[in-house]
Amino acid sequence: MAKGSGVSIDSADPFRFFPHLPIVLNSFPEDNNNNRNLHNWKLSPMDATTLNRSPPHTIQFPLNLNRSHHHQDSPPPSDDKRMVIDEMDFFAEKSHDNNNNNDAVSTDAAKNDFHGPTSLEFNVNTGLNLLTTNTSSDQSMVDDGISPNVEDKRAKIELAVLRADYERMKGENQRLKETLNQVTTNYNALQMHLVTFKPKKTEENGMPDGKVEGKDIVVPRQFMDLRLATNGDADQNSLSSSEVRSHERSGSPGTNGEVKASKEGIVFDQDKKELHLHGCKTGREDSPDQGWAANNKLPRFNSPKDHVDQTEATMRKARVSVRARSEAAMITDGCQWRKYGQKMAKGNPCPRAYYRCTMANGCPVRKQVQRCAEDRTILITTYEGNHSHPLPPNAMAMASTTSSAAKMLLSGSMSSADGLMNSNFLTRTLLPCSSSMATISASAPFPTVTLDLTQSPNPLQFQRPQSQFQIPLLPQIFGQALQNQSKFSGLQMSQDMDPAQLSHQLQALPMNQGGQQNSISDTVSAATAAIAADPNFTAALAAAITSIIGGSGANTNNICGNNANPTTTTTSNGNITSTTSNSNSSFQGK
DNA sequence: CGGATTTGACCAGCGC
DNA sequence: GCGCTGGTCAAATCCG
Repeated sequence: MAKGSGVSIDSADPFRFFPHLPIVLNSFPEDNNNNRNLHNWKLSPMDATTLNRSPPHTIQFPLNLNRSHHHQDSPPPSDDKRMVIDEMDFFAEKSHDNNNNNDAVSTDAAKNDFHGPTSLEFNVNTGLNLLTTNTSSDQSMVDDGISPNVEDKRAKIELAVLRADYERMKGENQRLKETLNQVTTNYNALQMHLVTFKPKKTEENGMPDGKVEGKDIVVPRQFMDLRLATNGDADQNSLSSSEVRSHERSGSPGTNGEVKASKEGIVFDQDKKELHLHGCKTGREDSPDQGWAANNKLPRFNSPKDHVDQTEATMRKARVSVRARSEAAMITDGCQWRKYGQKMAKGNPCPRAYYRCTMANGCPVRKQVQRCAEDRTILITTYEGNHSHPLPPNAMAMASTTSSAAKMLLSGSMSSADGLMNSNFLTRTLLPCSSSMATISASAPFPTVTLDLTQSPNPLQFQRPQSQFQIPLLPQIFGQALQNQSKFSGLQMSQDMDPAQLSHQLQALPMNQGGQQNSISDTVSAATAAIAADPNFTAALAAAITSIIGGSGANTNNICGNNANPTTTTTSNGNITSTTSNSNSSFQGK
C-alpha cells in the first residue's frame, strides 16, 4: 500500500471481485441455445467479431466452416455446428458485410453464415444462388431417389419460405448493423468537428465557455481545459501554480482552491477542505498539482462556467484503476501511450511506470502501471483524465468503462450528503449480478474506483465457466451500466444542486470526455434496448454490438477485452484476456 | 534518423 | 526547515 499516492489503488483498497463477463453472453437468450459450441471454442463472440472485420486468417473456427463451404466437396460440417446457426448467422452477416454487399451472387457470406448443417446444405445448393436454387438443392437433399411427392413439394416450398425468411432476417440484421455503424461513424465525425470548432467558438464568444459550451457540448470544454492544462495557461489567468497552491493551502477560495471550492459547491459548497466530493479528506487531495493532479491545478475558474469546469476537474481527479492479471508489461487498451517516467513507489518493490496518452497533443489522460506487490501477476493500471480526442473503437471499451466509472464515482460522491462515496451504490450499479466487482477507495488522495478483474466471482455469483471472448463485451456493458447510473445519479443529484449546475452536469455526462464513447455506448445501449424487446434480434444485436465495440478494434488479439484489454495490436500480449478470466488465473494467456 | 524508453534531476506537497 | 514521497521533466540512450 503505497501511501497515499493515488495509487492506494494497489493494495489499499479492499478490492472486490469482478464477476465480469460471463454475464454478458449468457444474457443473450440465444446463447443458451447454441453457444455452447462457441464457448468451447472460446472464440465465438470475438471470432464473430473478428470475422466481421478481420481477414480470414484471423478467423479460426468460423473459417473452417467457411472452408467447408468453399470446398463443397468436403463433407458437410458436423452437426454440432448446426446448433450455432443463429449466432453464426449474425456473425456471418457481418463477415458478409465486410466481404461485400453482394449478397446474391457471392452469397458466400450468406452461405458462410450458415454454418449449420442446414446452412451447408443450403450452401451447397445455394452456392448457385437464390431460393430457387436452394429449392433445387433441397430437392436433391430431400428427394434423393424418392419420387417427387406432394409432400416433398411442400417441404420444398417450406424450405423456400424459410429461406426467404432467413434472407429477410439477414437483410434486417444487416440493416441494423449498418445503422449502428452509421451512427458510430457519424458520431465520430461530429466528434471531430466539435474538437475542431469548439475552441474557436469559445474564443470567439469570449465567453467563459460555460454557456455556449454547455449547450453545445462538453467535450470541447474539456478540450479547452486540457489545453489550458497542457499549456500551463492556467497561470496566465492570474496566478502561478505555486500561488495557487499556496492559496489552496491557505484555504483561500480562489485559484486552484476555487476549483475545489466550486466543486464542492456543486455538492455542498462550503466546507472546503473538510468535505470533498471525493470523500477524501483534505490533505493530499489538495495537492492537485502533484503528478497527475497537475491538470487539476491548471484550470482556474473565474467565470460562470466554473461549475462545469469544476465538475470536469473533478473528473480528472477521479481515478479508475483496473486490476488484471497479465504478464505483459502493460495492458493494451487501444490507446497509444508514451512512457514518461518510472519510479519506485514506497511499499512496492515493483516500479511504477507513468504513461501519457499520445493519441492527441495535449490529451490529459495519464495512466500509471504497476504490479501488485502481493501478487505480481496482477497488473494495476490506473487511469486519470478524459481523452480530448476521438478514440478508436477498440479503445472505447476501456475508455468508456473508466470514464463511466469516474463519473459514477463522482456523481455518487456528490449525491452523498456527507461526501462519502457510496460504494454499494456504485457497485450495484456496475452490474446487477455483481455486488462487489468494483470498489471505491475513500482513503486514496483522489477518488478512485477500482475494477478488479483478477478475482474469481463471488461464490454466490455466476460460477459458470467463462470464456475469453466474453471479456471484451464486459467493459462496454460495464461502462454503459456505469454511465447510465451516473446519469441517473446525476438526476438524483438535482435535488442537491442548483439547476444550472445540474444542467451543466447533465449535459456534460453524455459527451464528456471520453464522451464520444459515451455517446456511442449510449447509442448502442439505446439500440439494444429498443431491439432487445424482440428476442429474435437478441443475438443479432449481441453480434452487432460486439462487432462495433470489441471487434471494431479489429485487433485479432483483442479477444481480451479491454480492460483488460485487448491487447490489441501492438502489444501482443493477450494475456490480459485470460487474466480476466476471473474465474481463475488459469487462463492467463501466454 | 526519428521516435520511444530510460533514468536521474527537479519540483511540490506533506508530516514531523 | 528538513526529509520523504509522488509525479514530471528532459537529456541520454535505445531501437527499428
